[in-house]
Amino acid sequence: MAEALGFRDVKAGILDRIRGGDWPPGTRIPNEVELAETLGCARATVSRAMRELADDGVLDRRRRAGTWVATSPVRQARIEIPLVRAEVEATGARYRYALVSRDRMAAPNWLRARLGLPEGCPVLHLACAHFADDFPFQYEDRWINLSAVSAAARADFAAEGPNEWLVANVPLSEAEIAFSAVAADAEVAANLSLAPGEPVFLCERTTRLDGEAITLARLHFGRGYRMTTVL
Amino acid sequence: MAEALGFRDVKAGILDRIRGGDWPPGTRIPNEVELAETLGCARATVSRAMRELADDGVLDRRRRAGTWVATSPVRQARIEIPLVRAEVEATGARYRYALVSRDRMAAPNWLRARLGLPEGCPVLHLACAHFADDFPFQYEDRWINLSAVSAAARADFAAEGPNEWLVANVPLSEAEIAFSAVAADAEVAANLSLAPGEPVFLCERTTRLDGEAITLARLHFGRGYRMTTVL
DNA sequence: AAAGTGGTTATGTCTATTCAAATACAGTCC
DNA sequence: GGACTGTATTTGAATAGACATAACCACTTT
Repeated sequence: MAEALGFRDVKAGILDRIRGGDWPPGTRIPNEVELAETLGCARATVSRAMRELADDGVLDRRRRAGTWVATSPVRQARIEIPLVRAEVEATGARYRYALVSRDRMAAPNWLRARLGLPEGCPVLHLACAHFADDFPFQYEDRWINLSAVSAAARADFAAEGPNEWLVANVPLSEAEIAFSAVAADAEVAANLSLAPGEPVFLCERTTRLDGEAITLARLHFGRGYRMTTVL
Repeated sequence: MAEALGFRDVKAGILDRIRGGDWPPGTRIPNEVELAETLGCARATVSRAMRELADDGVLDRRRRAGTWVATSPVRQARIEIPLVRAEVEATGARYRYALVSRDRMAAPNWLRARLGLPEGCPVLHLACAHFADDFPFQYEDRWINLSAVSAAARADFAAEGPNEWLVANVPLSEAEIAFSAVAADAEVAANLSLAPGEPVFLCERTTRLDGEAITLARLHFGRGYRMTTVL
């Protein structure tokens, strides 16, 4: 009969019944044991399928209570945040990187407040341009905390972007990401070939290691950029 | 010694060794059996820990080959996309909804092309305003394919936003989401109390059921909106 | 040398069993 | 009636064992 029913099949079966209208949002669906029996597989298989669907926000589960089809799909989208190089090359364009400026300084107050740095903390400020077939693709405003990553002071970032350098030289860490729309200031406009005031898609990423700020990246994307995902 | 080592502990242990620099990016890490032995737990526990870390983009796994610390870590972020009401109320503000306009028409060409609709396809066009404490929070430009969701023609959307109605009345479906920054046109500016041309954070969501387009939502967010996530 | 073959190995998955944790519900006590 | 408590139920998680699958590798064949 049912040969080797895998957790993917179980997931698909549950989704089919939801999509088909058998189990509208809010429905309480059969428990793990029942489903396992009707489908002819082990409870662990159903459990994994249900757990993953709950992770995706499709199901709501509560112990002792049961499992329901989620009513408010507080759905999570997974967005991929590739390295700029990979993102550009994925479109078939040629990637080019250029260092615009590189300055060592004491952290300005807004940066200290934002990253929680002590007064006079040495930082490296980089401005980088990323091109796709010589069209400006991204303008990167990068700040690196030198008291946390002193090795960065000895890197010149002429050939390699700071992101690639950091990924290769600093161990994995926590990050906070924010997306917003801002108006291009003079500097951003000049580097992205925009008129000042044009809307710019901005990705700000703060990276920490054990709570200590490593770097702040402000990635300004060129005109017409869309960040897309499916779910 | 190590009593009841759970998959969370294993995950934390692996992350610690990565963060601590023991296993820099690119390192091949011990296989499941070895790790299970050294940690004193079952292979399935290590397996789940490693699988979840691979899902998060922290590890790369290949059958027969082994498991490596990912060289480009911050690969994917999960962003939550709640209903507007929940998003507003989470900030402590009072949520208010208002229907700005509601028109039934044949789908315009740009919409037909975008959603793959036949000529003359009936659609419902809604413009909705969402407020947080009477400040404009989001302006929603919504198109609903009436040949797929005919019941929508009988809903007036005066008290309830189309998103909430759709979530409750149309079964789960696939969605495509795109984020971008655009300049406010006259209509958007008026509804968000902005000056025309100001940058607006735009979320466009296309929803399909078995390939048939259900709805297109263009969600324009008010000034200063930031979509944030941690990972 | 090129192409195919089979074995080895690491991950992927399923089963069966057991225990743990959370909690809705009923029943008890004041 | 209202607060507390115990128990049954359901999910959560760990274990051991088995088999499946993909891929690398050495070896054989052509």
